[in-house]
Amino acid sequence: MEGRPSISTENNEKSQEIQTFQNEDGTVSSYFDKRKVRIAPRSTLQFKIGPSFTPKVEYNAVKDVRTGKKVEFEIKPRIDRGFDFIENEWIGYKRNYFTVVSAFDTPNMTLEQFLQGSYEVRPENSHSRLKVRYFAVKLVAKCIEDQSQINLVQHTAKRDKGPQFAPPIHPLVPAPLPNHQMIREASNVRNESKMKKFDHDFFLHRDRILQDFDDGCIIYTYPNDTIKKVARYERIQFASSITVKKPTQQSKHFVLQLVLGCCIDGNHMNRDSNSEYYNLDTYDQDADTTFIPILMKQTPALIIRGRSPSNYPQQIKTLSTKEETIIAETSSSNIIVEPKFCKRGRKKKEYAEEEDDDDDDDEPIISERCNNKREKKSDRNSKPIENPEAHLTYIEGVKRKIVPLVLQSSLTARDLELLPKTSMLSALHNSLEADTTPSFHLSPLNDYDVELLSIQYDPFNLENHHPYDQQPLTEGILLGPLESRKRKLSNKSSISLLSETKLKISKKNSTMVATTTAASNSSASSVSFSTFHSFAPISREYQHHSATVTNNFLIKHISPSQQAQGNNDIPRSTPHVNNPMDISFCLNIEESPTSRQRPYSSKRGIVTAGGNSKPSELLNSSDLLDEPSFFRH
DNA sequence: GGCGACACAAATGT
DNA sequence: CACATTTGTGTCGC
Repeated sequence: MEGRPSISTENNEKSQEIQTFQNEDGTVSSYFDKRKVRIAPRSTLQFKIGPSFTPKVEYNAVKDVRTGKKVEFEIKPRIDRGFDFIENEWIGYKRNYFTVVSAFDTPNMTLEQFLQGSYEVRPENSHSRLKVRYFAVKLVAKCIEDQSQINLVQHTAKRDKGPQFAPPIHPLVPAPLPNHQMIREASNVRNESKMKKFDHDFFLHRDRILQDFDDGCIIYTYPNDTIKKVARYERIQFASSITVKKPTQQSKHFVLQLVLGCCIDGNHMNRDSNSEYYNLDTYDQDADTTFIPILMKQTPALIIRGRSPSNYPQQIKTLSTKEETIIAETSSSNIIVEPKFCKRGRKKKEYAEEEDDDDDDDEPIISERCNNKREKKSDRNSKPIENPEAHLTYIEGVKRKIVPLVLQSSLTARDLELLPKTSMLSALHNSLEADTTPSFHLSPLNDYDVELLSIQYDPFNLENHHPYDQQPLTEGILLGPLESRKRKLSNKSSISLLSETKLKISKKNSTMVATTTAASNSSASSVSFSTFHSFAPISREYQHHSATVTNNFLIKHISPSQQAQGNNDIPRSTPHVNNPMDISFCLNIEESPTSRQRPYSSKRGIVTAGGNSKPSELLNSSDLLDEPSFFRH
């Protein structure tokens, strides 16, 4: 307790591996180390808000033709899956999906005014002002060490059975960013009525707008009638070919960049490698359209863990007999010994249950073995169990979790998960004191002016030092003070459950207010602090419960330098604009902007492309496929 | 040691 | 409640 931002209440070993924080919308973000604990693939614990993005870096200005004034833009990106905050680092897994979502806004203009307007941009390398056809965002990744661009791949829900493609450029109109919860709920919807429920939050249907707009205003020059309000980059992975470690075995550092741009007719690529947005513009040959960057936000350094078994809970094969293989799994202090009946000698997975607070649950529970070969309970008990503590599978934990969730004075993340979603939202809230809000800040800066170097998490005002790699300054990285990273964040605070089961937090119109002091959009290593403040409004009928949650993040920002990367060997993606409702493909063209649409390769529907990339790196996208998979069913 | 491919399985969606 | 889907990850074999 004592006012910690963590809301876990459990004391058992598993729970200590999970740090849970509440999000502003009532959901929680539970960070855990996949080297230590395995959580079921579809667990809601796999959804979590990732690192905040840096303040925007501005590139080209856009002028409102009517007023002649520069238009202000803001982008609101958020990571909703795939990155855990572990011992002062943001950790992702090469094999796992991550999600980045973003909307953009024009703070000084209403949507109507925006749609009614027309806009011009004058790219750095151009002498004339060019008419903006539409605004759009794109997602790119870079390796900090060498500034190289990193290919990203997007899958459909079908994963290997479906196509792979580059995260497309998404044409967008200004809109609020749906909260984390809505992104969760919309992630795998196929049901039509459910789709409709989300439609308004994610799409603007130009053809359904009664209002009439002047000829030539921007709404008419968007490429499709169905225009996205939110870019949802779901099921994204780093290209499988990336190396996540340097030759020295130290981890590389990556950043994700969300770029707002405008698309104009013709090829206006800026090939000046000194351009501050070199490699951020994109020419789409098919549409003969160029994406001109307006502004960008990026994540702090990210660590990506590869496929090495060392990045997963250790397995130790201890015995193999003719009929069965005994495998001991050590996960933290738990040791599970189980026989193996699976074909091919495969080991059954064990999923951690976050907690077990029933006193009578001391009996260890081993999950069923392979599908049709469950052990009898008696057999199970006769197995040599090393750990007297209960070790529940996810499913069994749930089954046994018959806890009155309402009126409970405190609950855990697991409790929250067990609640119906709507209740879960309302379940939160709590008694976190002001000083319990998570606060993030960066380590003392150094002279590395290119990227946001590190983040330190100091929720308890403890001095956590940054465990950054201390090494090769060859890339010019100055690392923060290294120090003990042993300290673990406490997970002892609790959250109280509101007695009102019907309390609901509105899913819509979550507002975010970012206050930046000493913003730094300039070039070299400038630093700023900003407070990120968010509110999740409660739906009207329940506002009196004042369940609005507030999170404050103190962030020390370093503006990314816009110096060039000068790596010619990095493929530049040039997807063409997507049509949200048809099946045109966005192709990722490597240095040769020649080829366009590619058919699926013969194998398993994977799109292949020519050029200098390996098949797995060639990214194509279908807009249709970019939509929730339900559009395809 | 890494990667593509395939497999298993657990929670979610219908 | 049953079946289908989605996605973390175990594993084989190159």
